[in-house]
Amino acid sequence: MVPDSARIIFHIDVNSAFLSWAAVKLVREGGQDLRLIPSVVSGDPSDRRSIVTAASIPAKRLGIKTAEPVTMALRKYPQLVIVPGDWAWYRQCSDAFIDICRSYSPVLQQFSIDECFLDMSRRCGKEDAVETGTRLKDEVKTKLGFTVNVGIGSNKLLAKMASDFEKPDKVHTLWSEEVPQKMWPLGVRDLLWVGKKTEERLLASGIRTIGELAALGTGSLSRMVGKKFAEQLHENANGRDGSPVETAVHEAKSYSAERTFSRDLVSPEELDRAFFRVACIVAHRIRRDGFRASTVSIFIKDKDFGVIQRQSQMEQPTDVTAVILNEARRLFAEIWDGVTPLRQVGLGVSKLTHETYEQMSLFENPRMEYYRDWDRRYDAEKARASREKG
DNA sequence: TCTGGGGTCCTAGGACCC
DNA sequence: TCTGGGGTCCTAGGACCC
Repeated sequence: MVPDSARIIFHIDVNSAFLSWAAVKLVREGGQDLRLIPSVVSGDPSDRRSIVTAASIPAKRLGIKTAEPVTMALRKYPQLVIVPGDWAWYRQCSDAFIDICRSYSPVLQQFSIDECFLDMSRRCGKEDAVETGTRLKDEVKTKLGFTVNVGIGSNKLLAKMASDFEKPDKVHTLWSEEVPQKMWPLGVRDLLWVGKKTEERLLASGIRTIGELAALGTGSLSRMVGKKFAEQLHENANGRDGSPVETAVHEAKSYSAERTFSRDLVSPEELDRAFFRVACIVAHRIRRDGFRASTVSIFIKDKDFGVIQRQSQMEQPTDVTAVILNEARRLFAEIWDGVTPLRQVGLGVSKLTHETYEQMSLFENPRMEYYRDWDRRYDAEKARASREKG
């Protein structure tokens, strides 16, 4: 393994991605710049269950946070400008952004729609890393009209931590030797992989900063969070991360879809319709990507966010909507008491294969050909709709 | 105020086999 | 009556990420 001292990793992160991308489009059309005013991207604000997907910096200054209910954001600032999401446009912005990043190094790992890692070890030196990062950031801004943060570090963890420092439109370094000064004073929650629950456990033991976490032996940490996670946290808190920038695009391991209702549902017909819809979506997506799935799982969520899930293995992998739906219905009957109102249901598939081989079954459902034909028509309709849109 | 949607990985217990 | 150890697979649930 290449030692951290010899690696130069960039992490590039689009500032308030969805909000910035929506702003770029609006500005091009002659509208106002959403980034300069309190604004958010969110679902329908009249639906009490809609949440904020992305918030502008002026909105964040008013205390509006990503993932909070939009009704709550409106209470904080009634003049808040709200725009809906536009996935096709986000996809275009993301692709253009990734293309520019890739021109700086082919060793690129896309981490999400708005983030990537670059291994720059053979592309620049430590002395000109900031200059190179600044060039990249400015090129994105000039050509695409939105800003990014570039984090530069000795490994992926440090690069990612660095890109999260002051925003927007900034380049920061976090080299191994800067860890005590720049990372250890931060609160534990700022460390990657430390979420709400882990933070609570650490605080309960008096561990407040990443530095205190780094100094903790793995023995006592294991008792709090489990052995494997403890080892990782210990390494990360000390600024170590040996993971490489993975260029291979790995295939999905599962697909899922879920629906939250605008009011809790008890009607079996309405719930069945919801399962039908999510089954159509999931099955269509695996067919589109050439998969068949062996495992079907469903979950239901009640008003208190209590979740019950069930999964089951099918005898043969399938991509037929009706087969997946049938399995989901069977599982649903096992876990729902028929009276508890549900706020959300979901359906997922996993154990995916590209196998086309199909075992001939003597008991093959005679309606199977009809089901497949139904799916073909569904897919054709989807394809037509997406062509019209794009 | 009242909490979306889509993923990944880990853990712990039970079943089952040798 | 009390009772092994290891391995694998499966399931439900939990935690994290964007």
